[in-house]
Amino acid sequence: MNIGTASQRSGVPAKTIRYYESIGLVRSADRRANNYRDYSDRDVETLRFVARARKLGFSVKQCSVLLALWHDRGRASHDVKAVALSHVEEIDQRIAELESMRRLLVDLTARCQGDSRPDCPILDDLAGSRVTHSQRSAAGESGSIPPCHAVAGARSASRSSARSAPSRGGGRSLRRAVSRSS
Amino acid sequence: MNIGTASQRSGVPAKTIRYYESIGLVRSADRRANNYRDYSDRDVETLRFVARARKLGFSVKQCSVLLALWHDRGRASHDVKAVALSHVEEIDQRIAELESMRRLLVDLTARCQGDSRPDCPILDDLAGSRVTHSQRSAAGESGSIPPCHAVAGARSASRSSARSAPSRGGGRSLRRAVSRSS
DNA sequence: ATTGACCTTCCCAATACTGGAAGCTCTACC
DNA sequence: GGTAGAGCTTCCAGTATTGGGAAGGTCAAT
Repeated sequence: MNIGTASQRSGVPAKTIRYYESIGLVRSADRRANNYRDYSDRDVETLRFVARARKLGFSVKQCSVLLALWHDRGRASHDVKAVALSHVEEIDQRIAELESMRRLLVDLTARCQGDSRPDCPILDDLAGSRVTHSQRSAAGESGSIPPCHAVAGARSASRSSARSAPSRGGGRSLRRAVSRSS
Repeated sequence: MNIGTASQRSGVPAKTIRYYESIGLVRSADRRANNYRDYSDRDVETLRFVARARKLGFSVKQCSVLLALWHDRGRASHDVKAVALSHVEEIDQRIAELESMRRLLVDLTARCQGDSRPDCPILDDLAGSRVTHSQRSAAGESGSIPPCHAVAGARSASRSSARSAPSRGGGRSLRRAVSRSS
C-alpha cells in the first residue's frame, strides 16, 4: 500500500512516517517501480505501535528501544518494565516541576487584585521585590538558570539531594537524520 | 559591565543573553568602543525578571508581554493577571496530560511481571492487542497523532469545550532571530 | 611579548515534527 | 491523446530554547 494508506491506517501522518524512516526508527520501506514507498500490514502495525508509545509520552529514542524489545521474541519483560518505570519517573519529575510552578502562580494571582490599577504582586515578584511570602524561596533560588525543562523541581518530596534520573547525558543511539554529507 | 558580569549577576548564561537580544526579548545592549556589549544595573534587573518568569514556565513570548507590562507604568493589574491565569491553564493542561499518561503506565507496569520471561502486558498494549482494561480508552483514542506537546489533554476539569487559551495561532510578535540574509 | 581570560560572530546539535516548493506519477475524464 | 487533480518524491526551512564549539579580536597581567 502507498504511504497515504499506511498513514490513514496507522494514524501517523505521511510526513511523520518519512521522518521516522529518515531517523531510522522504522525500517526503510520497500520501493515500487515508480519509487513510491510500499507498506505491508506489518509495517502499519509497527507504526501503530509507535503511535501508541508516543501517546504515552515515550520519546522517539525510547520508542526505538521498545520496538526492538517488541521484535525480540526472547526479551525479558523485566527490560520492558524498566523502560516504562524510568519513563514514569521522568513524568513524575515533570509533574512535580509543573505543580511547583502552579502553586507559585496560583498564589501570586490570588493576591493580585486584577483591576485597572497598576499595582501587581505578580510583577513585583518577578521583579524581585520580595514581599513576605514563603513560596519564592521554595522555587529553587539556585543561582543559575537551568534550561526550563530541567528546572529544579527538587521539592517533590523532601529534597533528596541525589538526583536519580540520568536522562541527560547519553549517546544518541538513533542514526542521525539524513546528512547531506553522503 | 561586560556580558560575563551581567550573566553572573542575573543568572542568565551569556549565550542566552545574546539569544534574548537576537530575538528582541531584551533591547540590544549598548556597545563600547571595542564592540563589547555594555550592561547597566537596569539591564541586569530586566534579565533577572526574565529569568524568574522563565522559571515559572512562561514562554519567551509571554515574558515579552510581561516585560512590556512591567515597563508600562500605566498598566492594569488585570492584564498581568490574565497572562498569569492563562499560563496556569496551560500548566493545568500539561499536568492533566502527564497524569493521564502516568495512570496508564502505572497500570501497565503493575500488571507486568518484570521477570525473565517475554510475556509483557506493556508491549501487548502498545501492540494494540487490547486486553480488558478500561484505561486505554481514556488516553484519547482520537485517531490522529497530535504533536506530543499538543496532545488533547482536554479532560482537565470537565471538558469545557471552549478552549480559552489561544497560545496556538497568532503571529509571532517577536522579531525573528538574526537572518543571514541581511 | 606572551599568555589566558574574555569578547565577538557564525554555524551546528538537540526534540519531534510540520509546511512548502519543485517536480514526477497515477487515475479519471473528455 | 490531453489535461486536471491527487498523490508521491526529495530537499530546505522553521518551530522554541538553549548549549557547544570554531575562528578570531581584545584586554589585563606577567
